[in-house]
Amino acid sequence: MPELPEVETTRRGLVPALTGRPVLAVEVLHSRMLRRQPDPADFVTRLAGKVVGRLRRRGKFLLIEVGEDLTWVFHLGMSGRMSVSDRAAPVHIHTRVVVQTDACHEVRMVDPRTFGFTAVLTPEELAASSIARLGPDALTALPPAREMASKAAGRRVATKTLLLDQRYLAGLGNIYADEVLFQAGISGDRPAGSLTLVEMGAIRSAIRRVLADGLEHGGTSLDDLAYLLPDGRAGRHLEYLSVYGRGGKPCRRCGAPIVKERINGRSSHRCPACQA
DNA sequence: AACGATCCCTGTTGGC
DNA sequence: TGCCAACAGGGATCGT
Repeated sequence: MPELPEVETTRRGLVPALTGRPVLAVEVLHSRMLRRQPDPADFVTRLAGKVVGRLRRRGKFLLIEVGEDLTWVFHLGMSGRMSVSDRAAPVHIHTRVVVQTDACHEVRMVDPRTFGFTAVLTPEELAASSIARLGPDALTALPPAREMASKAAGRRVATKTLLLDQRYLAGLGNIYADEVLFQAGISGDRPAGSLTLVEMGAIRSAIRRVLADGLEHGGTSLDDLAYLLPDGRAGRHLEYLSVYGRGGKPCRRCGAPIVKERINGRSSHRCPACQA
């Protein structure tokens, strides 16, 4: 699942293939990818001939500057990934968008389950989109614990649900939220408003550590269907996960069986002994 | 306003 | 062994 470490790894892998290059051609193989484009007909015409500027990221959104003031948005959803491929290389069956910026290479968006999307937005469209309502980036703009706690005050929603709320904090998904809560020693079903400042500090520290570790390993690749780096390699973080996907297995810290449960419809994993 | 439920998708998994 | 229901989940939207 592409979460912040996977999207940041993807961003870094795309920089050499895209930055400063002209958009020679764009091909949309699945129109569902354009469902967040206010007028889908704008997508290709806005990109044609434009030069790609900086590649930015906010939470799980990849934001690419194109032309004078347009923003090319990518979200990888649940099963999306980007690849930098030789144009002669076989095209994966689930390729949805192809971008040619070079005589012999192209950038491909592959997304079997099509939860991902892309769009080219004007400043006004960007300001009106959910991207403008994202919370601070969990990697580059993590607020002080006091601020995180004040925004959680009075909230009865589960702590995990709040961590997954991209308006509260942008970047955590189901895997890293479970890992953060384990590292912090807190059960995800605790009402967010019940956390003490010390506990919120532990969550904040855990976010920094978990995201840094995930990024260092190039993200988490779960299986063949999931995320891969733009060069086709798998992320190496899977074997470092403490709880996610480890239901019934012994806790790496204390040996107690990891519990798998549901929190607001999301599969969740925790150690009943290490987390309170 | 806050919160939970539902929907969109399709490859994989697990039970019978 | 083969079939099929259940499952996975980010974000938008809707109902309470």
